[in-house]
Amino acid sequence: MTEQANHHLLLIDDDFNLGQLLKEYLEIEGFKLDTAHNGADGIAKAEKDYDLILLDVMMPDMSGFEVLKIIRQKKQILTPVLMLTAKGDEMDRVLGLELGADDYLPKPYSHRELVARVKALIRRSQMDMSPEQKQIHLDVGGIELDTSTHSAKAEGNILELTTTEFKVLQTLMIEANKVVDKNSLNLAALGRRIEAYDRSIDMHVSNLRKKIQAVAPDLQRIKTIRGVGYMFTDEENAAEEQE
Amino acid sequence: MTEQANHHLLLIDDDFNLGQLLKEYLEIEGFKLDTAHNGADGIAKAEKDYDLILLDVMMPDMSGFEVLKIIRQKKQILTPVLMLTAKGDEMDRVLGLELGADDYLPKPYSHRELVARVKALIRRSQMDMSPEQKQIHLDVGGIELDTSTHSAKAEGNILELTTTEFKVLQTLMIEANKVVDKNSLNLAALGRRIEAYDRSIDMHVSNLRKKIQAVAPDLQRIKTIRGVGYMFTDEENAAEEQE
DNA sequence: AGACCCGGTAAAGGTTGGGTAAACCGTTTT
DNA sequence: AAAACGGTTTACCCAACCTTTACCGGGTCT
Repeated sequence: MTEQANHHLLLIDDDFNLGQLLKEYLEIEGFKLDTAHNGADGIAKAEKDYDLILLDVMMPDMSGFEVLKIIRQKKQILTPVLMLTAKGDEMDRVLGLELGADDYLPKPYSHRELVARVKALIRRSQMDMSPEQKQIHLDVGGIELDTSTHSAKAEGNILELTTTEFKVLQTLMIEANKVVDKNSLNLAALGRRIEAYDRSIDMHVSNLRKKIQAVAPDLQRIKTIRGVGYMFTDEENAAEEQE
Repeated sequence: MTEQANHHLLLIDDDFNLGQLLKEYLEIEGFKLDTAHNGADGIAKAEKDYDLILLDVMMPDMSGFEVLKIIRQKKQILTPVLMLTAKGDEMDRVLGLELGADDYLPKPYSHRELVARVKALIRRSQMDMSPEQKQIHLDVGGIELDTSTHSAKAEGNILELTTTEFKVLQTLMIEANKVVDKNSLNLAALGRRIEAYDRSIDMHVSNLRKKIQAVAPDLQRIKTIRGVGYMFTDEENAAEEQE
């Protein structure tokens, strides 16, 4: 399934039918969509923390531009806004962009295009969100990991990891010696919440362990905390500490 | 911790509204922002010692390029300049870089993105690591590249590269042994963000590899990091190094 | 002990990112 | 105007990768 990690969108549009339609399409894609059918309501709802706002330019009570302006003034500076407008009106576009819209979609648009843009914007905003998270170098208990080179080593031997495995390892190492519950790990590594019967993360951990062990047979750093999650452990793996 | 140590920015842009908006959210981020609403004023104010200058390409009295040129002539060669350009204008980008802009941001940009880039530039300039451009001669792992002659060689053999291919190679080589994510590469080489279903950069990489290999069959320096981007690798490509 | 739950993992299945040829298109050159 | 050139888009394909399924074993609860 094309899970969108439960991204939460807000649609501000007076057209009720269109709203229903979009809702359906976007929910098929795994987004959650709230709707506001007039500017005032939209502004109110925009206080909440959405991942993206879809804003129609033409509405009866107030124009999309006014709405946008107010939303931006209300400290919702960071939420991406995608403006929907009736005609390929260049003026609209320029105006919208200068007021801080992040993208602009002229009607008529295909659902496919809408979805593509929504995804693109969300991806972009999430990338921007982690500015400092870029350069990480971790070196714990014989395992090294470096985000800039996207490489990992166990006792000096290069680990050929997939991106997901890399993220799993990174997440666990950042929280070294602390338990990371399965849901958080899933979220961090796969970008979505864990679902019923979802064994995906277990598989990745399994594969990760396998790869580490193929290269450093004595290193057993990833410990299972039954019923909770996993933990990257520092201590020599002294099988079980009795105490 | 979001304190930006009172970095002082100058925005040169004729659009008053946009200026206000930018001012607001950059100040939220802890920057101080002065504004100039035309080229002449901008040049005058740029005499002062700002940490960074934001410069709009399109202004009524004179183009951003002229402004940039004059600022650079006036000994303000060290202040980083971030150019704000209209969407995906290739000419703008090339011209800007040749005149010594340090980065450029195509509209539409998210506020997040702007802030991220401003921070990145300031950080970079404080480390006094100039990012791109200037007279660069690179020689890494059997491949040579020289911006002043705009020529590149692989194991001594001249590579006939297009401008874009050259830029791609340059970008990757500057960041040798580090992953360059697709979006950054796109931005650096093509001057615009990557869009949904945008395969352009892949094609350039593909062509570049082809040209290198035509001349030096053993050199496989450009590595793909699936789901992330590309990396120029130093090490002998020796597929997998064992033990 | 029996029933249940959770996690390990092999194998199968499904999805997708990226390589690349070729068509397309706007510019520049001849 | 034709040809050349370079960038972009389209389309197809495959291997890499992620997810699901299924089975198993050990731990835990009653």
